[in-house]
Amino acid sequence: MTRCRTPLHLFNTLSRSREEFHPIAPPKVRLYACGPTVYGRAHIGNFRTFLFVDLLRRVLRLFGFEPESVMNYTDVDDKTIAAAEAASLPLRELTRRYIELFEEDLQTLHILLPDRRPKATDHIGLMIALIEELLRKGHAYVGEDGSVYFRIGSFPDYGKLAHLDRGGLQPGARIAQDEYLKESVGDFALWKAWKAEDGEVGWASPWGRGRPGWHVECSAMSMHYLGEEFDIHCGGTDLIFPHHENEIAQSRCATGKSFAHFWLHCSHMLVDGEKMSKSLGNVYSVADILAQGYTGRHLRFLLLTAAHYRQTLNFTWEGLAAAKAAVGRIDDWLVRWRSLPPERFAAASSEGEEFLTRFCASLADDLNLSDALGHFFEFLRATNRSIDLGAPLPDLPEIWCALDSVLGLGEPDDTVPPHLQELLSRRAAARQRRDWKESDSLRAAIKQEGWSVRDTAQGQELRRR
RNA sequence: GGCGGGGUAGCCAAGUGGUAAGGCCGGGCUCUGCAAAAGCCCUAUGCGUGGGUUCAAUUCCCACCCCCGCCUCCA
Repeated sequence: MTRCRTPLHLFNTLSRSREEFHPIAPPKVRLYACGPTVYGRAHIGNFRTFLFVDLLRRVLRLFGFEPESVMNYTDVDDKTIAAAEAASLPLRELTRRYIELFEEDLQTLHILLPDRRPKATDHIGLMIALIEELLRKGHAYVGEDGSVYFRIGSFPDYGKLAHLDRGGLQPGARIAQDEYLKESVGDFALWKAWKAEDGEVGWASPWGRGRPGWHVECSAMSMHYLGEEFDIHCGGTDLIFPHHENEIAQSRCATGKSFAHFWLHCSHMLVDGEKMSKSLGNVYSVADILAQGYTGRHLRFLLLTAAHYRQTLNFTWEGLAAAKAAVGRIDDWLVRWRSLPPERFAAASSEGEEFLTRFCASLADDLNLSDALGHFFEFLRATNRSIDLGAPLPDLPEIWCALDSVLGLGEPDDTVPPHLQELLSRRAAARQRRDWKESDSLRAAIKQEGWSVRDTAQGQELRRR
């Protein structure tokens, strides 16, 4: 659905500025997002980033583009190996389980499944080929232990994305002891030689048994599925350095091409003003949110709208309650106009067109959803007013379709359980007799179940609360 | 130390050189048997602090104070 014709502007980390977005081969947009490392349940901070990628894809569609998206699963690294060992499971089995949980959570949050979701372990051959190319061109070298390292000194642009000076890369506390094998501290592993801790995990390579380094998987898979040059590469801000910096170095050195044209990064989240950490006990999963009586739609709305994607978002339960209330208001509006006869929706309405124009203009400004939502709520109030007055309405079904193609809220979950249906009919009977006392006590009973009942000209209406 | 992000009403948040969108919460009114929903009205002479530029600054400049992130494998 192409509803937006304005030029789309996106903030490119490469230039640190907003740029007008033009894909390489319109209307196709080839997009790569760094996916999760599947060693445990993903937390809501992870999902903020995936929600951002989802928003981007949805906006691209609304602007007439045809995004083709790829998101990888990192299913082999120190953490996955350690987790498999701890669970006494084969690596493959452990990662399969967490991928399953992750995809369930995506569904809960109405995140569109990326078109392709390649696993690192299914593409070892591609990675080996890429490493061989880098070796051939002198951008990599084999260490004494059979590990292969990328030589950052061979790539003059190293550090451009992160705005880091190569000379400023000093050995830090986190440098492992085996790092003396490298020519320079900034050099990073393309291939890691097998160690005892790796157990069963390992693949044969020209340099002996081992496994790929982290960065190389994204280079290999993104270029394999999207080409040596593609449109957008995104992920969380933390990935700018070193992950994306290293991806750029590997990919450009291997191919001589420019790799991704746009780099988009989503800022991190805090919980109650503090960084999420296991010790603070503030690392929440989607399941934790659902357990508190919220739905995926509430969390989606909060994570998407509480702050612009390049702004730190502070998660609080109070904020989630506010998001729930806002979603409830949208739902009420939705249910309200949907009950109206079709002739109430005027075919031509400048009101509707004006709203969509504003909505698009906001999104075109680097996905300014807060601003876009401001327009939406003004529109919502205006249409509610029209309904009150019995005035003609814009083509709400069509406008909502465009709107929700971005918001992704979908339908409220208001299927009435049978036992409530029973209370409802008893209440209807009581109301017939004008037995207000009975009517009110039944309303209280229904409220106990987490629903609210309202009396309209058409009879009773139930809403989940 | 280097690089970067931020401080706007009770909470969240957009934004602009010309006098502060929107959401949540709260209050009043209309409607209702009562509610709910909806609508209307109210809720920052003010945008971290102090200077400066300007006819005019929250928006530009300077200084200062706070908060946060990254700087080798964390979305």
